[in-house]
Amino acid sequence: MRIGALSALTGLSRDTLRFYEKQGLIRSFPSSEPSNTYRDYPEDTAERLRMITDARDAGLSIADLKTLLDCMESGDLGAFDLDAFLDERIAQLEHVISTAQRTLGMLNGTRAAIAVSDQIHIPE
Amino acid sequence: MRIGALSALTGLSRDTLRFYEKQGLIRSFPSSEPSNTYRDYPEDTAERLRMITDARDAGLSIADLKTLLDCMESGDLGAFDLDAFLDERIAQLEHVISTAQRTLGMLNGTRAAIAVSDQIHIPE
DNA sequence: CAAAACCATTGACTCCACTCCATGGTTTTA
DNA sequence: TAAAACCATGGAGTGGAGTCAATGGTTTTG
Repeated sequence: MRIGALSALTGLSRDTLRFYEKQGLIRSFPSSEPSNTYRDYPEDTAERLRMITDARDAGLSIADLKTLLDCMESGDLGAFDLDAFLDERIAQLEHVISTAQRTLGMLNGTRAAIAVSDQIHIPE
Repeated sequence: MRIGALSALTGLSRDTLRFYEKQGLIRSFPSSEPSNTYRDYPEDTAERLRMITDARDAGLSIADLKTLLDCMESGDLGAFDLDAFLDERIAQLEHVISTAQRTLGMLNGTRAAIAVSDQIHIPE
């Protein structure tokens, strides 16, 4: 699959895809025809990008994501404490979830307050 | 309360506090003694900063946060659609929560896989 | 009272994650 | 087959959110 198709499929810009590839989050083959230098992405790249987008949206950095993806592919990588790393990232994500939930509660409270003040200002 | 105390209380650096003040997220009085130019923060600033930190950690931008805090204080502000704004921020936070949960699932799966491969490599 | 600790301001700097641009080659399409 | 659409590379630029450093006042402390 060429970069334009992948871009259309994922909603990520070509530039972002090339950027992610340079960062090592995704990979491509050189084009099968040697007449051009177009990238050729494996079919499962879109799926991989869905994981990447989720993780990015959840607040994981590209560097951490690369570490994780590398580990997921090759079992482990070097003598580095993957278990501890996973624990940290998991804690980070749980922290995000709880702060998001608290903030959500705050916003719902604000909306309720606005509704009440509307009630007062626009009685019927 | 002076900036150092507030910093100790919240874990945010003095620089960050001054930065947040410049961005309009928090406010201070000029010092009661006119001999110095120290900021004097109201007592409830720490509480306010806890909300701010939660919201920032959850992914809200400073600009959005300012809009929200301004609205929460003054009912509404101008002829701008606060309700729609709230809906968008709420959707954003819900999105963060769901992507974080999916990513969390992925990481737990990874940890399980590692555990299994350890089981194989280090049988007893 | 002197040193240490605290505070202010201004402006430069860093880091991250893109995003844009210029230039030039290849494919597709009307 | 020419224009339009697609692709590549390299490097510069952007925006958000801090962070740091220099300089110079004020307070606290031993």
